[in-house]
Amino acid sequence: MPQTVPTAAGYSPSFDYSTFQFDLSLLPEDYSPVGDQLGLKSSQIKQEACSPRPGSPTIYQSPPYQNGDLSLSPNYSHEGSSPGYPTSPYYVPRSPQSAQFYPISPEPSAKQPVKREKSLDLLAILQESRLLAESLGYREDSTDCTVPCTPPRSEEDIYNSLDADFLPKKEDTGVQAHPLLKEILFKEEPRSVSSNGSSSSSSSSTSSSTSSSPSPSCEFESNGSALRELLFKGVTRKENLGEMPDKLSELKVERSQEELVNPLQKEEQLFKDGQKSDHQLLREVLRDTSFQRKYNLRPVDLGGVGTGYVEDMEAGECVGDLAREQLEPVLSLAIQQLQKDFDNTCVALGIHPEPRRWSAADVAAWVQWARRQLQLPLVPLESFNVDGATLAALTEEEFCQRAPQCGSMLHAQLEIWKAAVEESPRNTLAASWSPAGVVQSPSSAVASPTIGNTTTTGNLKESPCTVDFSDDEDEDCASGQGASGGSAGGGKMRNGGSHIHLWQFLKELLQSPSVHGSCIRWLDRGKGVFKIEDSVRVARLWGKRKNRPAMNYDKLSRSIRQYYKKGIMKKTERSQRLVYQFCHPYCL
DNA sequence: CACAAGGAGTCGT
DNA sequence: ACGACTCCTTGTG
Repeated sequence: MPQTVPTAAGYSPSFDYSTFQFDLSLLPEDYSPVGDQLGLKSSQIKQEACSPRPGSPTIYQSPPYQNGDLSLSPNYSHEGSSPGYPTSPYYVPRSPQSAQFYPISPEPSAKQPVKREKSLDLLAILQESRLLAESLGYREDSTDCTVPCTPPRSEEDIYNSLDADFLPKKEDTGVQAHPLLKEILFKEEPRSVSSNGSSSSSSSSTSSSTSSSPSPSCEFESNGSALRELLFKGVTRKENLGEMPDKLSELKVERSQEELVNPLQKEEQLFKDGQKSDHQLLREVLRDTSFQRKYNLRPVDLGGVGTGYVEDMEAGECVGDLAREQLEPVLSLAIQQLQKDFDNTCVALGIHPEPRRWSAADVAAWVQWARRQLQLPLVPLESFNVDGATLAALTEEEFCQRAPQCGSMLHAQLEIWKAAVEESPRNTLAASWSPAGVVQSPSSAVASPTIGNTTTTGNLKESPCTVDFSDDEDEDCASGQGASGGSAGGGKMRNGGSHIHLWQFLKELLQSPSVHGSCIRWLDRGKGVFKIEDSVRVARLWGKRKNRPAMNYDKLSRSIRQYYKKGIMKKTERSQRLVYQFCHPYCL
């Protein structure tokens, strides 16, 4: 099994499409919510969690969701208008794999109404993925240390693959690149059609279609229904779908004007008058419905509860097979990418994928990670001095009590995390993870990052070995530590640690400043900036570890530079000799 | 001269 | 297939 080190944004050469399968288990029906109060349902959170990674940070504008900016790629022009089909909730074309969970679009030949089949909230999934990626540290500000758990290579592959599959290649010129996925993930669709699938809705097309300014909420409102409830819970919760159009029109006109002025203010205004503004993260995730029409994703009536059920759909509303074929890989990519994101975050943080198995230290690590990724205000860590089981059982209100400023965000993030992890049968990391952080899988590809776990967790799980090995024995000790994951788990690394990654090895050295401080040291631990003081010696140590007597700094630095493309390291803001910088979360 | 940067081939897993 | 190693050229300070 190949070594699976997350790669950086935008450089990946290839993506293995063949591995994708639509993971139905990601869309469970029996999810037991934690803190499910008004509006936000855990099942929806789960669906949202199964979402793709959004844009490459250097290419796409990611709205700073934290401050409520709803701008979603305003410069990206919409093209193509799919044949009219009902809008509103979210329809996913049926496929052999996914049919049981998707509202079935009856084939012309089979004119039987489909009743109460569970639908997949595509919009939620795709949108959530974008913000989730940001929450995972993926920002367009590529100069910052923001390449996280997410393997950017895969992300880029998604884009490349999508382009290759669905659209002619375009020049990779900033926002012009990867139009399709961008369209799916970011662009708002100004027009919408009525929910009964028979005719286009004129009410929703006027304000937004004529404006290039971002107005995702308009589109959202025009689609109404469950998402509306989700995002504006309490405001429209009692509205059923049939009542929507009028109120939506009013709201839309009023809001669209505000949006032209200041989306942020509009957002705030919408939620004032006593309306809760919690679930901010998820709300912002669920704004864009543009891809529905573009890819023949027919919304379905989610019903008054907004659970994604469809009732009595009429025959003849089938979606083209081509659209299905196109959507499937998109969703598969999205889900797989998200799963990979979480896996990699677990690796980087050195925590078990399953939150309920977290120790108090794991919880602290996760909270710190979430705070950083979500750019949350100060989180009182002492309020979260609980184990994972306790944390997972906390309701949103309890989160808010413990962290008044950002409890809701943290709670939402944890819900997403839990949904993604728990519902992923392919989560081999969770399956193979041991409490000591030792991956028991014989696969070196899994075991390798585990080394990073113990090292990256640093003070949380630091092995005595890391602070205690001498110069010439350090490789042995370090390799032993790497192999054992900092515990007595015995060597999991084959060949006496030869499988260790260079970046892991460097972090090992960096974690023993008393021993190796003379040859490599942190310049800015928080940012992951370090300096190689003695290139010859570091290269020698590395060559010793890898049993490469001919290793020198030239080769070592070449390997380090390879990490630029993989998103493990990056060039420092100001180029300095022998100074490198880990990308987040590798610097943790 | 040391180092950065990156292309390209090779090798081991 | 992938990560790492190796060799190479070019450029910079």
